[in-house]
Amino acid sequence: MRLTHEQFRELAAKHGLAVTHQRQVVYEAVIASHGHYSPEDIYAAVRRRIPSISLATVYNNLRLFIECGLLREVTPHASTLRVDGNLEPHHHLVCSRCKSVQDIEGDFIDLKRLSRQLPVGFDLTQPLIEVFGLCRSCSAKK
Amino acid sequence: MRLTHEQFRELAAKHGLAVTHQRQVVYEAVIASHGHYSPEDIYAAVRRRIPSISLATVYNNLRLFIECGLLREVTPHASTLRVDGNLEPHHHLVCSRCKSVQDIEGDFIDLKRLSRQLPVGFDLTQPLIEVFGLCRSCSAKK
DNA sequence: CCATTATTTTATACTGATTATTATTCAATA
DNA sequence: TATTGAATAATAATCAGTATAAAATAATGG
Ligand SMILES: [Mn+2]
Ligand SMILES: [Mn+2]
Ligand SMILES: [Zn+2]
Ligand SMILES: [Zn+2]
Repeated sequence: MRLTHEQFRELAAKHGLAVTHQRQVVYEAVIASHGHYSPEDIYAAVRRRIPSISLATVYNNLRLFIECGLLREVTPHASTLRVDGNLEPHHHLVCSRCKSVQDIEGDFIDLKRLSRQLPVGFDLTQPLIEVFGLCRSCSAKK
Repeated sequence: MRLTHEQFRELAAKHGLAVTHQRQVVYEAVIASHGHYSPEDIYAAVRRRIPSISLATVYNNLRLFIECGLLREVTPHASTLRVDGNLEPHHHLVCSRCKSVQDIEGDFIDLKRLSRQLPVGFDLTQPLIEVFGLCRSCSAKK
């Protein structure tokens, strides 16, 4: 499942990125991981192939890849804690760009289908959903 | 919409919390905010009524209220960035306790109903959903 | 109401994740 | 191959949040 240098070269060209050895190895480490890992995890994996690489380079390139759409960010939230005093069951709409949160109501989840897809043991007693998209002002800007 | 001292006293008793002035004011600030605010935001609001309050007290009490179920946490994610190399459209199951992330597939979203509930201008071009619950090992422990 | 004890608050130090800075090295390209 | 702009590495700085310990306050029993 490892990309050849040629394949990465094409991807980079498509997005206007310079091809560096570090970039290639960082990208391949994420693709090979098949999971949802942190920059530190990726750093540890990449260091096995490039012991001299800097953690900052891993961060820089992960951010770059996310911006270009080569990778997906799994935690597209505000980076700080947010609290909600509204205990009525309700879901949230989160803006992927500005991280704002709005309430959303309504039964738009097919619980039957969802349950069918759940791995065994996963407890969904009170399902809480977040839907990501772009809020009004962010989609207007873009 | 402000709680009386008597009402907060009851809530605290129900959860075995000592009643302090700081606690009452922090709680009321969240309830009065009608939004999804950060500890710093709450701190700023509370300082208007208790100028000498410490930021640590705000953090302590917000955490306490979340644990007791008096407040809901809006950002129940791992506190560090996570990346995903899988660009196929798919959703995520997130464990509210250990923050692990699993992929989940399947059409369990009623897009018609969801669209009906969306505020105007919200761009849901490629809907990404996160479903929160307890993973197998965390629900077993509990 | 007062004294005792447990809890809470404050002030401050500390940690971990991430970003900024800058000198050096490297990739693109002519 | 030489030039030049971009990327990297090393390191300092920042920011959110947590830990610690002394001082203040709340709960409890007389
Ligand atoms: Mn809400
Ligand atoms: Mn995934
Ligand atoms: Zn937005
Ligand atoms: Zn878990």
